[in-house]
Amino acid sequence: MSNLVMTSDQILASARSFIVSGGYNGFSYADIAGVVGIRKASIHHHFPSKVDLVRTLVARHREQTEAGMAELERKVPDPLALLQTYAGYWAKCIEDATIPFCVCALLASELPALPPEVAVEVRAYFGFLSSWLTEVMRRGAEKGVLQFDGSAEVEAEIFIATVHGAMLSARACGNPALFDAILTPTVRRLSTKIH
Amino acid sequence: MSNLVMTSDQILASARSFIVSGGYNGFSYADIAGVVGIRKASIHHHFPSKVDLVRTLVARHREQTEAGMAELERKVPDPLALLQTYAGYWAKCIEDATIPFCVCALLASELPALPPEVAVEVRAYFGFLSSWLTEVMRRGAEKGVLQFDGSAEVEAEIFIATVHGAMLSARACGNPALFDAILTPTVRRLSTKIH
DNA sequence: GACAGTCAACCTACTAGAAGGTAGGTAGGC
DNA sequence: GCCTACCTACCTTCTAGTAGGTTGACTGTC
Repeated sequence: MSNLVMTSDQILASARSFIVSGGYNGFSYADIAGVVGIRKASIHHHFPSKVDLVRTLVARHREQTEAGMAELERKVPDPLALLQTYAGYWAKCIEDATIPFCVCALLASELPALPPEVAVEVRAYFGFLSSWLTEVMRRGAEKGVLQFDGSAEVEAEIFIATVHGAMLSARACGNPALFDAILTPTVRRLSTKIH
Repeated sequence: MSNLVMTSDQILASARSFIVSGGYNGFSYADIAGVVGIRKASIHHHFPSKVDLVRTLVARHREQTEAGMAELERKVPDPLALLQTYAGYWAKCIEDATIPFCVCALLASELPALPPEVAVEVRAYFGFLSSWLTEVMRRGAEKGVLQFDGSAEVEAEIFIATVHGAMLSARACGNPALFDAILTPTVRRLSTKIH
């Protein structure tokens, strides 16, 4: 509790950074120890096992996302603006390379090989994202600011897929601007405003 | 040359299956040896290093994709039908669980942590996919069977992102049908036919 | 047709290093 | 006296990769 920045938070932060670049099996306790500046064994004091560490990381990421979305909805009530802000958040993270990928999207890609405790948390994140975006779509259609043919559920799933796919393409092409190039027309297409 | 199925092909096939489920660091030579039924050291005879193995795998995957697309274009000249066939191919692979994910999409997600020799091949795959789909979009708009607001390039990138994102969502939600639920309205939206 | 040489495809046995994890100790704060 | 946060030293298991040997099919040569 004495440190300016808690060690366990530093461990989680560097773990996220490693997972975002190479996945669950792409880093070791030794890697984290090197970054945080403590010994390998000390990480076990904070997180007894690697599974504990990553499960905590994903659970916290989901909680922060849920809190962030609730906060966002209070500040930005308009569903269209909400989608723009959400897409803009990721565009910024990718372009300034702070968080160039969603940790849950990366872990989801290797889901069949993930420890079950971690897999459960990753699925929970996707569950939340689906239900939140479905609600945004539903409300947008109701208010007349969003337009789409099918159901709000399907439209939400299309949007989630486009966001995660755009992250992947931006990474694969080594072109951070590609994310925005994909998301901007995607959001515009949902808008009822003349375009 | 004597075997009914060449051992090197079996090695590549099982490596692809392992990568598709857990990524580059999610399998070992011992895992492959167990599946193929030979000893670990014998894999080194066919592929001196893990990098050689995965580079060969990705390069071959790109070559097969290029050949498959060329073949497809001869059999299915209509750009809209082409998109439907492409989406349908993946829908089938995911639903019968033969290839539940694109090996290059998975490797792209861990691109920053990949050996450079493999990374180059993965980027080449995405480069081909972009140029092929851009050409399909361009021809579709020209013929009047596809409609979209922006450029063919951007529309192709949106389509690629949606396909890969849909794979991810289907995996994360443990629901293979989700892929088709996302792709069917996506292709329909591009169609000029009344819907 | 027998013989020797070559080579691909496997094998056993091994290595060094990295993996996650444990045992047990120390320093300092409450 | 106890607890948190760290440490050193160690363990077992797994990692990719190597050395060197065996087998059997194909070769050219006499």
